[in-house]
Amino acid sequence: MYHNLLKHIRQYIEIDDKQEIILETYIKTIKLKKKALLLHYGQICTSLFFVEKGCLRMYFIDSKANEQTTQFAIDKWWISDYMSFINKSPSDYYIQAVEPSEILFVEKNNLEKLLFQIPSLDRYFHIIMQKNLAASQQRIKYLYEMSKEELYFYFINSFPEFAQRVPQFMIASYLGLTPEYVSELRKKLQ
Amino acid sequence: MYHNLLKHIRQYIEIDDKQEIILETYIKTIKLKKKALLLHYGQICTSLFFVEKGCLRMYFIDSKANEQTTQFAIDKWWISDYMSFINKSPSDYYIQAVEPSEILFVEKNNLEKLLFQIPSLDRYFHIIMQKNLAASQQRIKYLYEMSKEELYFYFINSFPEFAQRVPQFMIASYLGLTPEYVSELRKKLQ
DNA sequence: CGCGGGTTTGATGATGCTCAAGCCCGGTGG
DNA sequence: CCACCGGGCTTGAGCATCATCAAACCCGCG
Repeated sequence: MYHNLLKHIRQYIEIDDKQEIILETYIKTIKLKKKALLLHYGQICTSLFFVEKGCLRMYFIDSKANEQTTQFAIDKWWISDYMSFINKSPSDYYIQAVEPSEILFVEKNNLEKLLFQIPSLDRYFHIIMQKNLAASQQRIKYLYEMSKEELYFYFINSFPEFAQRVPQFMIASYLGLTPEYVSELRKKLQ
Repeated sequence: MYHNLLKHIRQYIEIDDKQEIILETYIKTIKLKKKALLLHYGQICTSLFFVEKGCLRMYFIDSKANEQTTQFAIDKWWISDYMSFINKSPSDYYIQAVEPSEILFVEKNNLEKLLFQIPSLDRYFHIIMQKNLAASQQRIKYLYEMSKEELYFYFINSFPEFAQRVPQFMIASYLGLTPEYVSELRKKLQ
């Protein structure tokens, strides 16, 4: 169950057998059914989550009671509400399994112990967060430079496998448009 | 000139006198006049920039030849085009001084040496990037939940000092609206 | 088989953009 | 010290994009 995470970490730093065991004592696993929640609005987000297999999404409920998806995580991505994690403040978000998923997670106090025992993990997380930030910068750029129509077609063409795995209305809300408008755009394709 | 940076680093990790000297050998300084460029479209962004004093903005030119500001950095913030920095790819962005500024910067190869000699800096950057990511998540949430009008008033009320230091048209483009529309909104205030 | 979540359709309309023109004001050169 | 220049801000008319709302439809799942 730790296979993908270990592989991922070893892309960036060296982990020997002893350290591997330490890791496995501090990192927990959980299997989720479709639609199961990892984090609920109002809870404090005390963990960083790693998608070993499956797909998660992060969303909040806006003033009109719509679910607004702000992030997806698949494959070997980390996800968390960092504001809540850092400040121990109640989260505005839900984190939910889009499909049956296997998740690894480190709780904050365990992360501290882990970083103390394997300091090079700071390097790993430094690199991961930096990549995350790069992705986030690019996403913001796309949001600023493209119309909603362009955004949708760009997304569909860039991540066609995504359009298969994830329902339309989640993609719509991730791109900041209504399901009705997505419908209209899809009709254009014929 | 290194005062704010050192203070900032010491908020998170310990730096002794020897390490302080190492830091100062690898981190360079530059003073910028208003409107001077730190990074130009097409260049590879080889440094991380720290605002010791002043204000920077990051922008790109969109398909209609408008400047789109995607980020500001003041005070003790780090800024960079992380995509370009990580992949050594040509940047889409300009980074420019909004006002006369004092900037510190680490070049990529120097950062590697620095992290080798002071491994705890990985912890510092881990924390910094995590905070950056938290801010970025919150920004995206605001972009999704507020109308342009709400965004503008929220921004003005939350960062009134910003509205003083930065010209209207930059704030407009940072929030993704036209200067004309900002005008209209300001008129509403009377 | 029937229910319900997700998608489609179409009519209507608001938000916020475009374009063109004028204005204000601070900086620069004569 | 004044005049001019030009960048930035304002104004207003017209309009495109995209949201809203209501209804029907489709299909997978219990």
